[in-house]
Parts: sequence; C-alpha cells; structure tokens
Amino acid sequence: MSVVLKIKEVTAAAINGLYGISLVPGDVLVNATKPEFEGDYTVVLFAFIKQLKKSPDSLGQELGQQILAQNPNLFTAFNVIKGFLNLTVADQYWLQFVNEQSGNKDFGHAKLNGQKVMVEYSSPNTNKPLHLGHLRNNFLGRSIAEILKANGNEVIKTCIVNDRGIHICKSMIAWQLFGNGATPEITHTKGDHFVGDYYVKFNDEYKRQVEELKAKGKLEEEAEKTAPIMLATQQMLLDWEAGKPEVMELWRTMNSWVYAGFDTTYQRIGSDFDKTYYESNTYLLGKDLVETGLAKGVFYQKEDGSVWIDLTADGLDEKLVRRKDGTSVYITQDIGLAEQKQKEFNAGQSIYVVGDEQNYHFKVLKLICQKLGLPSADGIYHLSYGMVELPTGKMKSREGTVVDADDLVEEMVNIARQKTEELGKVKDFTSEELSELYDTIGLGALKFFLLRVDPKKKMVFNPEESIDFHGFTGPFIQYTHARIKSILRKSGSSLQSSVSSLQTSLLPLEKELSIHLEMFPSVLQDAANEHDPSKVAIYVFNLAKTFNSFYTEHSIANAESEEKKILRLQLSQLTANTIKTGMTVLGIKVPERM
RNA sequence: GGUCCCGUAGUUCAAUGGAUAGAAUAGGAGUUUCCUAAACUCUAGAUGCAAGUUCGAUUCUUGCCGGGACCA
Repeated sequence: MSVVLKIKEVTAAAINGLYGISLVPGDVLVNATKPEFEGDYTVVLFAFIKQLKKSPDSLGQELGQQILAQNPNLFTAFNVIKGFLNLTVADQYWLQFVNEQSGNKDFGHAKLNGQKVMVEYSSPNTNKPLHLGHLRNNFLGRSIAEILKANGNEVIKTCIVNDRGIHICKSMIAWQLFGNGATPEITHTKGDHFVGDYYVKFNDEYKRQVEELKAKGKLEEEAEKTAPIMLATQQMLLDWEAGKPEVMELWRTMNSWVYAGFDTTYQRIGSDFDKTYYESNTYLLGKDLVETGLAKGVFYQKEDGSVWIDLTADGLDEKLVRRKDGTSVYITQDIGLAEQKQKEFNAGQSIYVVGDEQNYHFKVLKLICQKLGLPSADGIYHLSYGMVELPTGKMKSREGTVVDADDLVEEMVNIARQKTEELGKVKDFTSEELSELYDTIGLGALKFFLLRVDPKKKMVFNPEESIDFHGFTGPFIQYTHARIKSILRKSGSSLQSSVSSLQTSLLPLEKELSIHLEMFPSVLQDAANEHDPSKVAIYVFNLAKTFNSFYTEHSIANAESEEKKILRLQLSQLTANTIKTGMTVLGIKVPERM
C-alpha cells in the first residue's frame, strides 16, 4: 500500500477516534508538502473544521499528536500551519521500501484483476498513407493498452480498417485511368504511398473536369455532380456492392498494396493488434438491430420509410439509423460492430481511441446502445483526443501541409544519428547496434513528444521543438537511464553482496528520490483510471530530473560509507527499473548506453 | 441557428476547490583533475475580461471577448 493511502487511513481513524464521527479514507485530502515547509506529506484540514466546530490550529495539533502516538514507526514529526497538517515520514519507511523493491523488475505492476478491456485504435482509411494525426492515435492506443495491462487487466487490441467506400473507389478509378499497369514493385514505391498518389491524381483530374464543365457554362454544383470521373467512381461503388468480379479484383489488389505499406509503418513504430476488423465485413452489421429497435419502440419510422431515434429528451437531436432506401448509416454499423465484439470477447470495457471531432457520434452511439439495452452499452468509452496542429495552423492536404508519418519517423531517426555522432560516445558500437540506437532515440523523442500532452487537448507539433533532445523529452529520460546502467555495470557485484542499508539516515536528495519512486504504482493506476498516458510521461520525466540532481550532488560508487554506497546503488537500480517500466508502457525503449 | 470543447510566462505544456500557480524551451549568469555535460545550479518572466458561489477559484456558475469542433 502506498504511504499516501496509509496516511488517509490513519487520519480517518484518528479523527473518528477523537471526535466520534465516521470518515472513510477517501474523505481525506493528502498532498505532497510544499518544499518551503517542513514535512513530506500534508493533510488538508479545511474540509473538517466546519463539521467538527474546531479551529484549524487546534484540530491540527490534536490530530497530529494522535496520529503520531498511534503510528510511532511511520511518522517522526508534525507541524500545523493554517489548516495544513504537515507530517514527516520516518526514514525507516523509505529505507525499507527501497530495500524491498530495488531488485523488483516488476515494480509498479499490479496482479491480474480478471477484467477484460478492448482497445480499438489506429483505424485507418486505405486510400492514403498515415500522417502525424495517426501517430498520435497509434501511440495513445498502444500506450493506454499497456497501461491497462500493467494495472492487471487483460487487454485486446483491435483495429477497424476502413477498406471500402467512395474514397477507395477514387484511387481505383484514378489507377485505371492513369496507372498504365504500374505497381508499387515496378515503381519502387511503398504501397500506401503508391495508392495515395492515385487518390491525389483523382482529385486533380476531378478539379480539372469541373473547371472544364464550368467553362462550358455549367453551374458549379451541377459540374461537380456530372464530372465524368465522379460518375465513374459512383458506378464503381455500386459495382463493388454488387460484387462485380473485376472490381473486386482491383479492390483487393490495391488494398493489399496499402496493407503492405501499413505493415511496414506499424512495424517501425511498434503498433500491433490482436484482432483486425475490416469494414467490408462489418458494414452490413446492425441491420437486425434496427428491427429490434423498432419492435421495442426505441426507433420509429417516418412516412418515407426511413428509421430514426429521437434523442431530444437527452439534449441531443433526432438521429437517422436507416435510410429510406434501406441502407444503413455509420452509426448503425458501429452499433452492430460493438455487439459483434461483445459476442466475440465479452470485455467489460471497450475503449475507442478516436479524434474529438467524433465526440457527438460516440455520445449518440453509447446512448442508442443503452436504449436498446445491449450488453456492450455501458462499457463503451470514447478516448477522445485532440487534433495535432502545426505552428502555422491545421494540416491541410490541399495545401500540402500534411506531415507524413514515414517521413517524420525517418527524419527523427536521422537527427538522432546526427546528434549521437556529434557527441561521439558510442564509437565502439557495431553498425547494427548503432542503427538500433538511432531508432530508439528518434522514435523515443517522437513518441514522448506526442504522449506528454493530455490526450483530450489539441496540441501543436513544432518540428523544431520536437527534434530538441534536451529538457522535457524522451532522449533526456533515455540518457538518464543509460547513465544509471553505466554505474550499475561498473559497480557489479556490490549490489547483491549486501542486503541491509537500513541503519543509515537519508539526505534530502536521497529522500526526495525515494518519495518519488514510492508513488510510481499510484501514478500508473491514475493513468489507467484517467485513460491518460501523459501522467506517466510527466512522472518519468520528473523522476529522471530528481535522479540527475541526486547524481550530481552525491557520489554513488565512492560514497562516504559502504552503507551509503549500497543505498545509493539500490536507489539507482530502482530508478532505472522504474524509468524502464514507465517508458515501456509509453511504448518507448530505453538504451543501456547512449 | 443548435450542441460541445478550449483561452495559463515570448513559445510548448502542468496544476483531484487548497499554502507564494509548477516544468521545459528561448533569454541572462555560472558548474567539467571526480560514476556519461543529451547533465547540473542560480536568475527573470503568466491564469483573456467582468461579476458570482466559497474560509479559499486556473479549477465551479453566469455574461462578454477570442479560437476550434460537431449537428442540420
């Protein structure tokens, strides 16, 4: 149990004992004590003074004495300032904690809790390569999955590939018109980029045809509807739905090129999935649920035959769930897929990592599922994340400002190589080791940059800042890890040789580091509860910073005494393990040397 | 038109209603005979505006200003 939880418990017990009320530990607010005051943790008393009709000072004094008297081994001192009760935790507590956990590689991991969670992320369209926004999505999804695992959940990672629809047909038509039989192999182009290029060609040609029609005197709206290339595309979509063999063949071929490209990127950035769904298989799902909804009176039919749900009582709109021609809409498919997943995996929670432009969509999705009484309903959670913008504004494909995922990764790795070469610290590495190190650093910088921000908020991606490897960055933390590993290698056996450093007392920086390490498990829990990897990123950064101060101030290998040396080696080892675990749940590797 | 989100140092980000609003970076001044200076230390700098609730508001409420998203 964490010391913060213990403080809440003993405080609640002390208040209940002194004043005969019944608080639970959750009623007690505990904060880290501000550095300018004496103490380690602070109980905020304001919440109780009204109920107990006592002055903050006398409450604090009585409570402090009671807590100390009842827990003589845990606390050594207290002081009261205004409504704040500052407690000093005994050095013994920290020493014992460090001693017990220093060799525990799984420090922070919780035991399996029997809960099952699905995390759906990435979910790309197959007409374009991945861009910066997809990277935020992938890193978030992957990371939240790892964080949930570390907290003892069984996690199933899924992806829904949007592999059908008008956008794919656009690439297909353009390839028929302009491709001359070209393939990714012939042109030496990565498959997803290859297909994406034809999507661009489609748009260029479409624009040209619209202009041509307008020049002939047609109105813009009419020109857009009647441009031959658009008509051909719409026909192709109909042919696809009818299963016309040559269309299906082309569709399969072009999608397979895209998948090959995606696989390369996923492998590079470390994304993987336990189960991939394809929209071409799922887009007909949910139709039977429309009938169910009508039978239950949850949906209603309009005169034209279209089916709706009225959500105005819930502060939302009326929402179409089936068109008058009988075809279903996105929301219906999503309901169907939610049920499909439920049947297949029966997870208690289903997390969707999807951009915040779909906030309304997911609100509606969950509400409809609830009204239909579906088993999947209450477990639906939309992990909504904000768009990634550039310093110049939003990314716009029309203006060519979209940051391509592959290009960006390549650039980050190149910069990692350049900086590493400048520093010249790893000249004895083989070329394989070097290339692995550059990947680790470059990708580490990129992932950390995108994960260090609260997912819910939109963020600005500044290319110049992202390539800075100083300060609040992945490489800063990786460097700290490498430095610790270097010390541990040199100290070799002295860590295992002795168990006890429990007789010593702690210097301020030793204590600060211990306190920081001790809170790691609760940070991981918090990150899982909030679905927020940035909590871990910020924590690991602060841990590294604290260690660096400690490292600069105190010698580890040449400590004042053998006891101190052991203590500091234990602290170093526990810090390295914690950094490694924290970075691993962010999907970031840490090197042994750099 | 309706619904929702966001405004914090020059910039990018923090802060379950709690003490003097924290970091990073950019700026200024320093640290290397000693475990990796991708480091460390010091310094300066911010809550859009106006009310309200509260012992206490960046946080909650309302209005305004500014930015964004979604729904027709």
